[in-house]
Amino acid sequence: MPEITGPARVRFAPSPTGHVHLGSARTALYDYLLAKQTGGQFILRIEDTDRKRYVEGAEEELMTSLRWLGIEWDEGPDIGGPYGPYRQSERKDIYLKYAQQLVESGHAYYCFCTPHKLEQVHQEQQQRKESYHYDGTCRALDPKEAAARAASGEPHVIRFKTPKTGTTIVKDQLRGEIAIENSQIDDYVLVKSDGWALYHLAAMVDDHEMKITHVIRGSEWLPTFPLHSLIIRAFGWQEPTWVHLSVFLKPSGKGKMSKREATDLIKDGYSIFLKDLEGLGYLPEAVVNWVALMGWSYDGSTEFFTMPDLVEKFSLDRLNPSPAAINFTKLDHFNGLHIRNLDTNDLASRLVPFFEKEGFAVDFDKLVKIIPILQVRIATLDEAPQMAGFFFRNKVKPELEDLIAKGLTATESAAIAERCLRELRTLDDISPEKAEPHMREVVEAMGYSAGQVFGIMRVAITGQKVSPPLFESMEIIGKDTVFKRLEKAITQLRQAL
RNA sequence: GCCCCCAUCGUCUAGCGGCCCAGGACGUGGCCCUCUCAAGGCCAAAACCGGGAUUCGAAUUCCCGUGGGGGCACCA
Repeated sequence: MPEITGPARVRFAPSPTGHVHLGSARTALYDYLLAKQTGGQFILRIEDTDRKRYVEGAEEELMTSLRWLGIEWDEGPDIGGPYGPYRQSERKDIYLKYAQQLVESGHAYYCFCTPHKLEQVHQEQQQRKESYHYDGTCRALDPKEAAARAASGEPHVIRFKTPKTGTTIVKDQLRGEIAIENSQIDDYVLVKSDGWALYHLAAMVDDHEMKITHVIRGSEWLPTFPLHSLIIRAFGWQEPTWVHLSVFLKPSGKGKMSKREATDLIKDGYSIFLKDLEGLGYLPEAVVNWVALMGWSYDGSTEFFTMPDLVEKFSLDRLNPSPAAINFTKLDHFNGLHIRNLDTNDLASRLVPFFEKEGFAVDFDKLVKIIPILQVRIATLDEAPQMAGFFFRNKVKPELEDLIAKGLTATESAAIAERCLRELRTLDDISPEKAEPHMREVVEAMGYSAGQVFGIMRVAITGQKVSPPLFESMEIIGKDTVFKRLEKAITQLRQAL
């Protein structure tokens, strides 16, 4: 990590316009990792200068989602900090002051063109198949005169005075130097006619005032990256280290996910929104691990990482600049890995809401006993109720056809069930240590296969064809219930004759 | 249309001139284990976008194509 010499101050600066998605989550994660690794600060800043786009509750959801992931900020709108306020809507005057400074130094100018006029210009440009840009009318105005008009209250915006000629060279940490002709950079609006600053100005000002050392953001900022650099240079400030992350593509790899596609995903049990993932049965540990590896690698072979691992091992120079398709089946894999990494009580606690959601009254002590045989069998938490719900049910309702073992008749199956019940009753207890060896002898004596006999017992006792191991399950369910369920199955089989 | 970025198995990636007839992981197929399902173990199929150039030697460097992505607002 050659570039990092001291504690990094890194900011995550979302606008509160919707749900937090995987792309933002990854950016926030990398921000956080870099800050923690260097002993610096992770700052949360809300970019809400556009009041029209503000979504009620988005800021709260954002914080909840970040905290769910295990990302805590050192400075932010809710906890404050030495460089606040951390909400751009509360910093309006600061931006105005800096914009003024730019006008005075000749790096920006007042523009009185009306939206209507601009619309016309743009249409003409479109007809001539030219690219969309400001025609420069007000750039030629006398600064004194313009200042007077602005002071008199004439509606205006403030535009950046981009150099007409020359080339701007900027440096991205992942891609190296990027050169662009200044003629390609428009005279962007810095301050709107309502007095609110735009991202281009606000973010640069905040990053400077908040002493940000590394800016990690999405590659959608690459086209305006030179402009940002130019603004910073106009102020004479020092530039941060720039890191532009690639975008996430939909699973097919063909383009970004549309709003519609994102919504439809949930039908398959997946989502790109953090707020959905918890309910879908994903562990924040798994999401962090998975998302960290989309665009970053450690050594090309190690893949299991916890948050502390990542804090220790993350590095900017192992970031990959190419776009990555989201692979949800790999999330399932990581989730399984992290579920198996949880200790018993922890997993049990996390499982409780999923059982309750399915209407089960959970006996926590019993759930703890189930964990060892359930843990390796679920990839997501929401699979637990259907795999292990029978432990908490009073009655199970096996399908008749499932009670009849493969290749056998109902009569034979009933006889087997009766024999099993009789044999189990001779035992002091039905612990796996006692019951399994005994039942295997019985199976042998009867001349059937273990699969046939245990299959009948499984269906009778759990009501399912697929379940955790039979004998371990029986012990947890308890002798009385096991016998009762076997009796019922026998009756069910007899009645079918 | 203009500008910018990217390009290794289906997907995520390792590779930063010879160690590569390309390694790991997910997924897929097979086998083993096995009371079902998992987990685990073993094996297999599967990729350097195309063309030039540099070099004794290129997946790795440079051009040109092509493909993909992103951006072109008084949004962020």
